[in-house]
Amino acid sequence: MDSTTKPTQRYHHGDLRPELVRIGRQMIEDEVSPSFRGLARAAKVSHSAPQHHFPTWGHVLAACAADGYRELSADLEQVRAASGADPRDAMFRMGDAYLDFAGRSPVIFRLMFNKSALDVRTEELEREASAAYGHLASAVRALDPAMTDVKFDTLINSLWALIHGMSVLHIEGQVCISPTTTLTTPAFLRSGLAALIAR
Amino acid sequence: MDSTTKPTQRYHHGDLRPELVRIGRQMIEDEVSPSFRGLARAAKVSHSAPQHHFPTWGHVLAACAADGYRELSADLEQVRAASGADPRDAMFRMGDAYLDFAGRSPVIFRLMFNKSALDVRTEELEREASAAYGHLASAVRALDPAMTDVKFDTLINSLWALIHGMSVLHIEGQVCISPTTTLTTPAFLRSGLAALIAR
DNA sequence: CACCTATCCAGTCATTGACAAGATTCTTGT
DNA sequence: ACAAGAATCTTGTCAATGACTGGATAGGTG
Repeated sequence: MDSTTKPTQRYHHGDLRPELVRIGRQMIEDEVSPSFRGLARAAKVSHSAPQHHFPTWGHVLAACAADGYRELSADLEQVRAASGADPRDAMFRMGDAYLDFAGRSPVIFRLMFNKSALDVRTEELEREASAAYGHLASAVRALDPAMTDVKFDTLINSLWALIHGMSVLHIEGQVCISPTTTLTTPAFLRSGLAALIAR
Repeated sequence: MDSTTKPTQRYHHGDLRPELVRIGRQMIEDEVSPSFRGLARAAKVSHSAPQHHFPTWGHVLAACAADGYRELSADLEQVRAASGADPRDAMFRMGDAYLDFAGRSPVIFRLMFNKSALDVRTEELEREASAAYGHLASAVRALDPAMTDVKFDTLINSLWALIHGMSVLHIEGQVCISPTTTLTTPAFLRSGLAALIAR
């Protein structure tokens, strides 16, 4: 056969795991009732091939969620690098990035913050989640490097709660916008963040 | 047989639907991988009996979520009745009640705000969800009956986002509390609400 | 009493997740 | 180079599930 123009069907896929995560994220995002066998079909491997990389379907979800955290972390880090010296401005931009990520990948976003669905807690998942949290924490700390623990806790909890809550309202289509109002979701978020920081 | 002391096994259950919702909520809350047939077993009826009350398993979820919204609405209404004339105080108490509900029924709470899991949107679900939102909206309006639409939108979105976000952090065990901090989740929420209202 | 409809049961089918055993390829030590 | 073993993938199988069908039973209405 002509094995140079068309790669002959190999017995081994070669790099299946990352592809499974990629396809898995796509399936989850597209809400095509995700299943182990459906994933195998999409990757054009046998129905039990994925089991060699993920013990259960829960591990696939965990890997996809970890991938989501990785993407969120990258977004936050990029925003942080792009923003100037003003820590308040950096915080605003982080809120925008958080909101953007949720709007871009709502289903993965819901999965990432749903311990019921994420019953499998892999080391990778915990690590990526902590990394994302770390970006937020250092941005909060930068608002006032000398603040007390109580102040820090109050700030990070309320800021994160507002950002996360606004993201949820956003992707669930439950942000209230009256006919006469011209403001948008990011504006509501920024206004709230400013009030919390100024406190 | 003695049909007076022990009710003989009836062919018809008599009042199956509400019992299915009750058992369903329990199963969902207990995370015992919820299934149509498991529900039937728990209710001691045939494996297909629930289908006569709920076309698909998604309809069971919708009914359970609607039940959750009903409970949340009752909590909010009770708090509203119990609080005095100060609308700010009423808002604080509503936040507490919201937080309480999430902590009491975390799995149902996650379900209620997860459009991915709640793929079936019944009329009952939309109605109960709107009712719960209504309680929050009127409480926000009471903060200043003369406020503009922009002000109202800004307030309700940020307040709800903060309350909801804090509830999520709470049930996911991600509220940050440093060793030296003595504050609790409700305190963080109240502090944030005060800042948003005062704006 | 006859009929009708709501409710419930038993049976069936394709699909699923998990497991087991065998086939193929890669890797590592010598 | 090459054999041994590990890693990867396949086929086969099993109980369990959701959805569907047709039939049995109960309550209500005339």
